[in-house]
Amino acid sequence: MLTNTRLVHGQHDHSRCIDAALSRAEDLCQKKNAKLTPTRATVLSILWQSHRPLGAYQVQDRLSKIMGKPTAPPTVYRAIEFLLRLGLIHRLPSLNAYIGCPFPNSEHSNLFMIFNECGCVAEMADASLNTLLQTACDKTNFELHSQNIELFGVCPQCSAPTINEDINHV
Amino acid sequence: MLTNTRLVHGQHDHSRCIDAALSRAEDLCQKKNAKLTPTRATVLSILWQSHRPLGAYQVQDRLSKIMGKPTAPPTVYRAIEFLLRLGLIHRLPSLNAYIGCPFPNSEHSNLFMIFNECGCVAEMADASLNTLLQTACDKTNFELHSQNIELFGVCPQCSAPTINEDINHV
DNA sequence: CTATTAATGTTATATTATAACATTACATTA
DNA sequence: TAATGTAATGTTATAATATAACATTAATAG
Repeated sequence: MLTNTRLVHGQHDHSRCIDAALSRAEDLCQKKNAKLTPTRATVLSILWQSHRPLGAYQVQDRLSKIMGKPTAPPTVYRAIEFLLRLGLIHRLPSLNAYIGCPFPNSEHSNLFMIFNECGCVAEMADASLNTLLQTACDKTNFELHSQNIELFGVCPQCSAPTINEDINHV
Repeated sequence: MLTNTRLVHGQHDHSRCIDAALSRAEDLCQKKNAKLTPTRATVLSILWQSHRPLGAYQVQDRLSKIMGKPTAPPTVYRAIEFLLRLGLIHRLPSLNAYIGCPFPNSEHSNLFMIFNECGCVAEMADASLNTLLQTACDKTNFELHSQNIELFGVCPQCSAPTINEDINHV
């Protein structure tokens, strides 16, 4: 089971998350002959500012600030589309929001744990789960192409009483 | 494993699906002291016209026709909200669309098989899957409240070659 | 009957996303 | 280098989805 749960929950040096994400992105783009332009890289870094997903228009606001000039929705959506295609970010349909992918290279389950209280999202990849899903699909002759699994609930920090109340998740 | 896959795929007397859904809704409303008003019942029946999910504005169009007068979005969204709360319909976030629930009484997984070709959707409930998900959540101390699982792929009818090409799924 | 609540009607608008076309940047090669 | 093609971005407008806010009507309880 692969997950970034610990990072999302716990205190950590988040700048390393951002750096790692950007460096992974550069590698992947090189490998795939795709261009990580300034706009695209900036959008990616914006989506890595925290472990909370952002809506496209939140991204737009921040992008405009960083670029020092107004940007229009298509600019944002194009960058998002690019990053989605490369698997560098995910869309969370139930939130209309986007988040950086913590392990873009690995096969994964597109399984998200959405923390209702703090708004953070952790991702998880679980082989046995995928197997079980595949089995269920086979049973009904359903040819599975892709999936989106969103789990909603409360993270350990938020469900813990009082003492943690002032913790600010990144 | 509980699923309405067979019905969705195969030829069947669909009016019985509709009737059953409405009658289940009446029962449930009686039990829960909720009012299945004409608007709500009509919206439910619209969402049961086929095994394809409909967007809110598609529902609006049909509702207006049936009612013989224009209806506004809030009317539709209110009915949808009511039906969602009772578990009589589901929202498919990745499609921004709504579909009747085939087994509103049972515990279920909110697991949907979305057929990319024909646009139909089947639902599935699988205890072992739920168990596995719960286990995964426990491992990371994630307190699971609810879930949305969307599987995308091709149904047996559509993946079968030529001979079935003219089949019209309901 | 009337007070209260639930449901619906109505108008306006927020939010998310895309279409369509113009322009610019960049690489290729004639 | 100029000509060409392609990818990326800019720009304007608008589509599609959803909700806020307030008015009106219907149903129900006291």
